[in-house]
Amino acid sequence: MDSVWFGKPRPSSGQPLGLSREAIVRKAMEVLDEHGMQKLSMRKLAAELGAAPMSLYWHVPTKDALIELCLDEVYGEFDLPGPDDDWETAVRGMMHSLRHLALKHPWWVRGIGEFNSIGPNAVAMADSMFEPMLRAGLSMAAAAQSISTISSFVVGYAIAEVNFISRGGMDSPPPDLAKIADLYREKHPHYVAMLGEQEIWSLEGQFEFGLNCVIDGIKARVVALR
Amino acid sequence: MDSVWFGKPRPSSGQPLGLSREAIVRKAMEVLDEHGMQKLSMRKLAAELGAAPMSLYWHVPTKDALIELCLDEVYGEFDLPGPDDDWETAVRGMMHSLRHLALKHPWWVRGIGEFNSIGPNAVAMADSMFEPMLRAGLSMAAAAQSISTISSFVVGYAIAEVNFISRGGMDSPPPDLAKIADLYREKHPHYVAMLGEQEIWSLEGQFEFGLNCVIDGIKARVVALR
DNA sequence: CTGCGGTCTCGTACGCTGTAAGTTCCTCGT
DNA sequence: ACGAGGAACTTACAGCGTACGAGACCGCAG
Repeated sequence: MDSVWFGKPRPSSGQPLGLSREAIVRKAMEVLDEHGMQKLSMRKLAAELGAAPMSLYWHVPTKDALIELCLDEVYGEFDLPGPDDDWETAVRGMMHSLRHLALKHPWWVRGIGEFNSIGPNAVAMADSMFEPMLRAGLSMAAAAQSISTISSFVVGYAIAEVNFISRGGMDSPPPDLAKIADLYREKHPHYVAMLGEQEIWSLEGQFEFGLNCVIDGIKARVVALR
Repeated sequence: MDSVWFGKPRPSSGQPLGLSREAIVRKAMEVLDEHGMQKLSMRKLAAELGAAPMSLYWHVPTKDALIELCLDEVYGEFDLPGPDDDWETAVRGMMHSLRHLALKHPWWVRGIGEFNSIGPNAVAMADSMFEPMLRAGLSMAAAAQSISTISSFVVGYAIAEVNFISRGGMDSPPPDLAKIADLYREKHPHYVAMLGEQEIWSLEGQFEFGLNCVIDGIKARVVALR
């Protein structure tokens, strides 16, 4: 009786509706790229997919799991080095690729600190970093140390970079920094002086400088380690 | 009538109640150090301070602002270099101090990516990094590049480190990594081999290695830049 | 003594969140 | 024809940040 209240019992239900883990992850990535992690909510995501909130939970166990899937998806965009590249060009290429990922997906760099990166793509990336170094004759330990050092630099730099960009971009210096400069001019003159230096705001150049430093340092020590 | 319902109109109200911005920040730091940023909520924080949730908002405009205060508080624990230290020992000391802060306050390293670090203590730290380098004769640009490079490495490394520690600590390798090893043994042998290497799990040693690399690289290039 | 404006604390309420539990429907193999 | 199970939905709950407004308390002016 009640259930035949009118016509079809429920106007909206069980149609196929393209929901799938991949579709959800894809849409989630769009939201993340556009609005960042704070703004991602299961409910809004479901709405954008034309589904009810709880429908997502059939394909994904939890929100954190979904985020880990998204993080790993970004690792999947990593550019693997060519199989014949020598040690240094392989490393340089990988590190540029890493930075590129960070700039494309700021939420990703910010998030790698809060989640474990042990998805298949993350592991594949890590593995691929070893290949050229071992091929060049480094010991496992030396390769691990080198990789850890270089990618630590790149990740740290990328975090600072996306932070700086999201604060105001390339308008060297961004508007809100002007007030800060006034605030601290007397107490911390070096800092304020630095804010005024034009050349410093070349993020590209700074990255290259740092990468060169790190690679040089490693080259020098890696000989000792063989 | 109503207001004199019994005895004193309200059993709990307007007493002094040690609430203050400093007290709130102090307690918030305790919670953060113990449980991380995800677990910090204004309501629970208020409860721990014996106050009503909204009482905090007299002293602090918003939760994000409170977090920024806490972040800056950590910058305040930074060890300034001795005024007579030479370039290299000053930098080494500062970078060890930075790493120490990160290990003591994991939520802090994870959070610096999501908030602006322009509080007084953060600026003071940044400023103090320039001092020994300028004193050694570096140009502003060279000093900025060097500082950016070194501290990028330290922050990136520290993030990896707190991640690794929170995943299972020093039990080289942590338990859940055993399963991962099995999962990926065939597809990514280098990665799995790395997990098995004992010596890699010396985080202290890896940090020192990386720091040496970066400093060496900088020393070599800084001559060119003067 | 009365009134008043500042400082601080609190109660209520709104809109939002992640998700546990249970329900309904569709499709398919038998 | 019918049961099984995959997929989507509904309802509900506990928790969150915080806007708004109502007091409570204090010291000071009249």
